[in-house]
Amino acid sequence: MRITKKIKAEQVAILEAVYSDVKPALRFRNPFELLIAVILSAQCTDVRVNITTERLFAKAPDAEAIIAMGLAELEKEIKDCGLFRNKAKNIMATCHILAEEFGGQVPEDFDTLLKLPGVGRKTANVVTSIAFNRPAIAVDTHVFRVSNRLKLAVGETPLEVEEGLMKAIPQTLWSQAHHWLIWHGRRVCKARKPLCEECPLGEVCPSRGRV
DNA sequence: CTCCCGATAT
DNA sequence: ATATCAGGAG
Repeated sequence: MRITKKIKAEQVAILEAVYSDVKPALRFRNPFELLIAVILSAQCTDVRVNITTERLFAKAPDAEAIIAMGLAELEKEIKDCGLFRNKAKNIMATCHILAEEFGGQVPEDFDTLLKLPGVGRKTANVVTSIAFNRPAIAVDTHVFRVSNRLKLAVGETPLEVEEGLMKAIPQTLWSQAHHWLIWHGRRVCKARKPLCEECPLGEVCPSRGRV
């Protein structure tokens, strides 16, 4: 199958129709909680992150409280999420920067977010898009895999896919499209055993049956 | 490129 | 038993 702009537009239309009601899987009450939840979500399921953050934020709901808790205690709190030494160190360093440079608040500027320890392009895009409601497409493992399989956006790096998606999708839909692709990736276009037979995008997917 | 890493799905 | 999970840093 040759992927034309018309087919990409059809893929976007189907995704929008099927996944119009999806919302973020990570639970959070403010930009700070979202930032910490996304840092924790690396190589970890959203279900496990939600269990962890509910306990963590009950004890330490902001940057000052996490600093007061100390690194050893923070490591215990987030251990179940994996990569816990790196994540704890990064979260602690980020909390210090937030407390000392931004009055405990999460900065809205994208490049400022990127400089925070443990915050890469994907996390910065999630915060930009979801917490601050500005157009951005965060490319995580699901978005990367689904975009490449559909050839909606092809690339060997998340940045290449992000740029391709921004061309293929109207800016007003960027933030939603991120969620469409994630949900599609989890429920249907799964990494291990994709459900091509029951995929609503089967007719417009060049990878159908050969993954 | 490698390392970090426990929990979960298959 | 192994692949994968809302990645990022060195």
